Amino acid sequence: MSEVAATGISVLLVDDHPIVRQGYRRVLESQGDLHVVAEADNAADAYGAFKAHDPDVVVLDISMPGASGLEAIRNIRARSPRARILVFTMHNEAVLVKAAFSAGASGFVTKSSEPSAVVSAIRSVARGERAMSDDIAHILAEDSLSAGSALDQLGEREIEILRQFAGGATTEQIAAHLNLSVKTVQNYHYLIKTKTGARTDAQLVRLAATCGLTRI
Amino acid sequence: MSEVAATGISVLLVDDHPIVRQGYRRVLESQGDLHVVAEADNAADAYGAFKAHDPDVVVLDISMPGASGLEAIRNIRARSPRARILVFTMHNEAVLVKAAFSAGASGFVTKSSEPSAVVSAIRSVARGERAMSDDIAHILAEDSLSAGSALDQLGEREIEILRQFAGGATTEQIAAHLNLSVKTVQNYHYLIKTKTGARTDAQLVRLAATCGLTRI
DNA sequence: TGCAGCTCGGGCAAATTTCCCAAGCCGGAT
DNA sequence: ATCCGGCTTGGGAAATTTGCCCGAGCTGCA
Repeated sequence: MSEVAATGISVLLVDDHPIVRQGYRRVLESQGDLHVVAEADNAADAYGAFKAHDPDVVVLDISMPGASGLEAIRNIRARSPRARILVFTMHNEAVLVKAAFSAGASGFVTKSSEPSAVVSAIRSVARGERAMSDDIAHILAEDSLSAGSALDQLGEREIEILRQFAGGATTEQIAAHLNLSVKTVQNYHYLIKTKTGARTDAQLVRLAATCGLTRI
Repeated sequence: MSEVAATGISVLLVDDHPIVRQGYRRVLESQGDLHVVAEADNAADAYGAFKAHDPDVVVLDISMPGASGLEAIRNIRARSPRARILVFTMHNEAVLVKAAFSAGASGFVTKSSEPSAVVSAIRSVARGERAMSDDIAHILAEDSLSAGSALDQLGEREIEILRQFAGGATTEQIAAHLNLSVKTVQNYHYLIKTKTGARTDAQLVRLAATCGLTRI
């Protein structure tokens, strides 16, 4: 990794849209010091490409079909802890950002960012620094005023209720199934939302899905 | 339009992600005959850019904040019926494709397509032909055979609201994006639930995901 | 011309969400 | 032993949303 300064930064691009990859490749390579050494269009291939090319930075869109991008991050980091992964996606929900970082990402940049911001984020990540775009920093800052992390902050009961809820069960069904009062389930529902930072039931479902709690 | 062969094809790029536009621009311009004469990052600016530059083809991503891309299509076509619009998006649901064509699009290409397919679609559209990528043709074909999914009962507005809702947007955000009152969005929310038979927001999100309306 | 369907929103009772609070339980720290 | 903190379980009350009904404007179509 110390040869970065001499040889430039090698990049693995992971995105499920060919033209998008193609475009990124051109934007990055026009920088001179960035070289796209491989591409992958799904989470499963990402690790294989990583192993084969040992890139300095993985630029990865977490909204892909198939295995979640979060799993791809965990996958790569589990076997190559020194991997640098920059998440690059259109999503900007605090829960997702936190989940990505706790899965082992080094940076998080939205597609709304200027190209220059993306490029400098790649360089930062290659240097081993943490990087995120301004909008993400804003969202995290606001979110963190009340603290609360992602799924691992949830207790046993909360996880169970979230799973059933995200699976499509009504409050009454959950209460009946777990032998709780409706009120208690409602309270858990609220608690889970505040703990995860989800502002909407839909965000909750998405969180559960991206964390592998439910399959859709 | 007959000077296309002599001067190449001028293109207006409409997409809300700067790097994505940047990338497309490079991919298209590397073709030699395609020239990106303007860009826009929202539906509102799209018509202004169209009027100012009179491009041969508008390449447009319909999943943008602000006015829906479908409205942008109608907007442009209403005032310039000879405009050629190629929808270029990650979405691939039959309902959306049909809506786009009936709004006046000349072509529909998914981001999963190979760059060469996108480029040739642009050339086809510039010649006044209809164009769509293979996956879209497949989906339309299957759709016309099958009884139709739960989403077929929904109108355009309902689809748009469902997409944003399932994507994690709050009622207020949707109302602001689409310039509707909160009450209207709430009514649509309710209507969508009754039409699709979903008893829970979570079920709605799952439905949207399984129908390909949203990616998780 | 008239019907049908989409879009947009008001109204209002019923339900849910949002917070705040309390109590019992349990594990760990002092 | 005792206390602290976190989990689980629920009550209460205000704020908001939902569920459902309604009407009006518009468009396309017969």
